[in-house]
Amino acid sequence: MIKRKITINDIARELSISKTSVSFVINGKAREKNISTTLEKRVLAYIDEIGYRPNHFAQGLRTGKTKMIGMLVEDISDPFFSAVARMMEEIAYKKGYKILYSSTENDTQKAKDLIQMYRIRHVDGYIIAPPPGIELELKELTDDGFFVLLFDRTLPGLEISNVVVDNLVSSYKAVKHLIDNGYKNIAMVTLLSDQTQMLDRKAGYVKALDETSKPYLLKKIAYHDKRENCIKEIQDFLIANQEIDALFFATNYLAESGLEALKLLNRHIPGDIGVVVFDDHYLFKLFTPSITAIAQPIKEISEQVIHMMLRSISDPKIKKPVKTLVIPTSLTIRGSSLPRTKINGDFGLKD
Amino acid sequence: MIKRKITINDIARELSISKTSVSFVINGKAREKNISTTLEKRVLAYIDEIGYRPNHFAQGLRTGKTKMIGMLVEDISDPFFSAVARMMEEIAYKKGYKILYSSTENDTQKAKDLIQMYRIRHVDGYIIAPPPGIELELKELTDDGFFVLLFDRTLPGLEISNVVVDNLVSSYKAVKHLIDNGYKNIAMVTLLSDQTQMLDRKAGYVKALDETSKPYLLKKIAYHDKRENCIKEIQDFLIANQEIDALFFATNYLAESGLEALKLLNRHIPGDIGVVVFDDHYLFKLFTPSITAIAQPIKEISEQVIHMMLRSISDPKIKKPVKTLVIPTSLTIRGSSLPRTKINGDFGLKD
DNA sequence: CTGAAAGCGCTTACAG
DNA sequence: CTGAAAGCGCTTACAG
Repeated sequence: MIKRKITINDIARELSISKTSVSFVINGKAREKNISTTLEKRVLAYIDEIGYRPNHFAQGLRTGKTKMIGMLVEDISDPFFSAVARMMEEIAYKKGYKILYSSTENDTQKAKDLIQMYRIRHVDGYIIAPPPGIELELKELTDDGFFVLLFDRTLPGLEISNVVVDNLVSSYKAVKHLIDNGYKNIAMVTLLSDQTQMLDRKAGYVKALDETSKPYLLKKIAYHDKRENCIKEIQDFLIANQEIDALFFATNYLAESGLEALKLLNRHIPGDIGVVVFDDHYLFKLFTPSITAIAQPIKEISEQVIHMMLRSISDPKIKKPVKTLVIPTSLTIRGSSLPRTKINGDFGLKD
Repeated sequence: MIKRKITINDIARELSISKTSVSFVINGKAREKNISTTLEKRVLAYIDEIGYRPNHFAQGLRTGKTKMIGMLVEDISDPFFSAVARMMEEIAYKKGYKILYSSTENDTQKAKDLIQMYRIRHVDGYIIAPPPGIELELKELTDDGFFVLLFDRTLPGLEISNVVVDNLVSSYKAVKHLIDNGYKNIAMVTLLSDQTQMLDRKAGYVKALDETSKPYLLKKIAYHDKRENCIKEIQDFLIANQEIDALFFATNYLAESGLEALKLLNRHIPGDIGVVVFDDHYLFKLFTPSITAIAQPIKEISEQVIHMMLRSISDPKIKKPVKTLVIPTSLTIRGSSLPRTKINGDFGLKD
């Protein structure tokens, strides 16, 4: 009843042929190796009948390939990363690949450890949203012939392909949108981080403000800061800078803390303070007021990344040129960034 | 420079000992096999120096173990499942295990395919939030000696351990809370599904209503229904049943559609309709009003599941008894379910 | 067109 | 205390 441990040898014996022929058929090399169509069909039929599953280890030991791709993200429970992971998994699965995910928590050492673990498991390729400080490890990977693809951000000075969104332009447009809607003192809440995506997002903010006569109002928060501290810091920032009439959040989770800070301070959105967030969230449209956000095209990012990866893995000979793919975002305008004039017209009474 | 493909043989040759001894040391069997401490240290030091990584395939081929656990959830981008996955990954990683996740989308065939894929990859154990209809496959897995653990829900008639929350009591308390707060016509929006967690959640609602003289008001929605349809159906339901003054949502994502439906119909929460959701979300407290929700203890669920799994894997001889672990939840009371009297007092003016 | 054989890198029973 | 050897299940160069 229990059909375990059927090997290629069993099949060969049963069909009275050599296991070489069986292997050729299994690997679709029947034609190439001049196996007769009759034999091929007989093998295929038998395999199907007994439900043969090739041993992954034996295959891996011989070929060195696992059909597994290692993926490192900041946090797999973050809505952006989990959506990307889900999408990539789906595409990869159809091509017979399995994606392994892990969360680095933006921690250099943890990322290094995880890369080691993936090496031990012999993944065929690496998709990484890198924390700072892993340049050497990445260099080692590519030197050893593995295909590595960065996404969401990149590490300067590395010859590694990457897929990112247009962070600078996206931020610029978002802040410009606030300016156009009459907000005068726009602050940005961002991470205390030199990662490329953060620098670009800040650069977009700076560029937009440079077109006005207003000074930058920047609040930087450490990634590992506890939620309560984060809320507290934003509150203090808002209290110390009473002139602020709009906040631009560099990430989803900063916005969470920021929105909570605003709630605690009893500041009304957008009456007291306009809000725009980098990275949309499916619940933002249900907020009161709904939250304006920069939407990253999750589907396109995922498709591009996974296709680049699979293409490179399947043609290991052809050295693909290092490529940077920049994908545009879109600004989803909602209630939290209404024109100030309109606010005064519509809601002015209640203040 | 590039240190690839160092094998146990290279080490043996380099140190002029047999590879058996090397293997014993690597696997921590030095003591047991009477390897001298001197030799052990020498091997360990050398391994460390050259950065030896054992070949996972060769190990797997010999031992049949992979230190990988296959996990099947409904949707890895769902906030509950991604939080659980993240937590489990962390615990497992510390014990040297890697968790592979996949999303079944509650689809029977997809789940079967994924189980096949995990079998091919020889995962050591299975953690599954099962869709309906995979009883046979699960039975086959356990018959073949694999350890399987269900969570979030279970499949009746199977002799498989599982970890679930106390769905019935949680729902009962949530609905009771609405009743106690003066809501008179409480409807439940749930899935068109016979899965155990859904049946229990419904049973809790029914039990609470049975203590009143009110009829059940149930709206069932198909899992794969498109978002827009779902919203539309809830709208129609609310229009057809004008007496409804509170909604109890059986899941997070149903609540999303429901909240959108309420917004579109311009029904105020909790003034027109009270709301309670099964499954908390970190943004619910930032809604206006904040949303009352049943919080599943993600940390406890994850720990229990992964510990049960690791214990069973590491002691395969000891047949663990089939065990059902029921974990209590907590009701986080927020603004969306305020007492009706209080609403009339505080907010009555605006209606 | 087909098959015998080597070898991937490990683990472990067995002999000494 | 230590080592030679078999074998896990596959792939593929090579011989016929």
